[in-house]
Amino acid sequence: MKKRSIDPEKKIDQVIRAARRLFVKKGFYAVPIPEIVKESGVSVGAIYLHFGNKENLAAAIYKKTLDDFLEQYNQRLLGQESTRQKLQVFAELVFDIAENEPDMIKYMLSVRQCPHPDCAAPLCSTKPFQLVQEFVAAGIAAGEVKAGDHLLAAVSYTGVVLRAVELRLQRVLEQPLPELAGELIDNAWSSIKSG
Amino acid sequence: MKKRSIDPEKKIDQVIRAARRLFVKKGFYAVPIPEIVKESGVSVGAIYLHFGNKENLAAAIYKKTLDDFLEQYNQRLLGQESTRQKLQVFAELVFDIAENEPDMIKYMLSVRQCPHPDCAAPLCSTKPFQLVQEFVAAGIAAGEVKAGDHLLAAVSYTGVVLRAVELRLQRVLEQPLPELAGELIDNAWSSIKSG
DNA sequence: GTCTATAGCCCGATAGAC
DNA sequence: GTCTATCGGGCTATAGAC
Repeated sequence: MKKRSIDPEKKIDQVIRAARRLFVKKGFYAVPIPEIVKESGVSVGAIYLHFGNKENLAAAIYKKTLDDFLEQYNQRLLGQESTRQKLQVFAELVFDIAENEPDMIKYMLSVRQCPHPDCAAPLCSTKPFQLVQEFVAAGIAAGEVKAGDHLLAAVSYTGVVLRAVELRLQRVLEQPLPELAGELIDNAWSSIKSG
Repeated sequence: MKKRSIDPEKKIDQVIRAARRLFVKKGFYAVPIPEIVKESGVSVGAIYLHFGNKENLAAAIYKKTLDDFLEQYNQRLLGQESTRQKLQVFAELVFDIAENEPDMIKYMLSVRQCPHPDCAAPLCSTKPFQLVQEFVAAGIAAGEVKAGDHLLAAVSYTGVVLRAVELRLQRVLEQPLPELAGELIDNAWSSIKSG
């Protein structure tokens, strides 16, 4: 048994996690490759062999982060029927991740520094946020959400959620988000519900 | 009369405007000083004489941007009495600036890339956003805003506004924000109003 | 496939003429 | 006070041993 990372796939994962940690802490441009080498235990050569360049690495991190997020959202959606509930589990998921694996959310919010085209795409064009837009549109059709532009309604709901996350990540909000979730989700839903 | 910028203060202002334009377009780290020189018509030497280094320049841009924003907000506050109106003119101001001088808002939202301490302070700790928090707190006391944590209420209101701005700046929202203001401000207010 | 060593480039900041 | 020319440093990416 070798001392670490028998599996090349394990190495890639180590690089991704280490690089993400550093990118969210200091910013894409402020992290030199040698620092990722130190933090991950993987050599420069191996990193360039697998990712080609620094931008591709950032894009790979982004893809993996979004894939994980979508998978968790799909799990939590099982059994949820009403629009209100589908949006609520979205907010709860975002809040839980912000507390337990903040790098994921921080990366999603800060990756736009990187010039790679995959990183430049707006957050709302990603799969999980597209789902939210679809749920809101369906909610309008069903009369659960008040009439109006479904994109604006999605913007309002996610705006409340994401702004709360940002302030929590900056430690302006001192309590963990799951404790504040009740009030925040109530506010978010109030901004778009019908009646 | 010299060909340009008789006044040293005018030069500083040219540098600030040019650098802000470039920083929001490409990011702090992706803009080399020589590019600011080309864009502003002011030499490297003059820039370093007045600002000392690149980070201080970013901080000076931030201060000027926030000062301008606060001044405009104070003007619009004149004559507004209700909490609802004070928050509404905040949202309208943000929307107007996002359309007419987008660099101001973009800079406020993206300056945290720069490592200067003045740039790292959270947006909600700045004067205009502190004012919003105070108005919300007063609104709760007056019964206009529903009972609860005033910080969470301010987060919710500004969350709707800022998320809309972000999506408009990315051109996801295709109509100018002032045209969408009615619906958005209604959503934002619905998220926190009493009753 | 994986490493180390280094090439080559570009940036921020300064020195010194005017 | 303002300019141009340049230095030193640190970065990305590669070349070549193992």
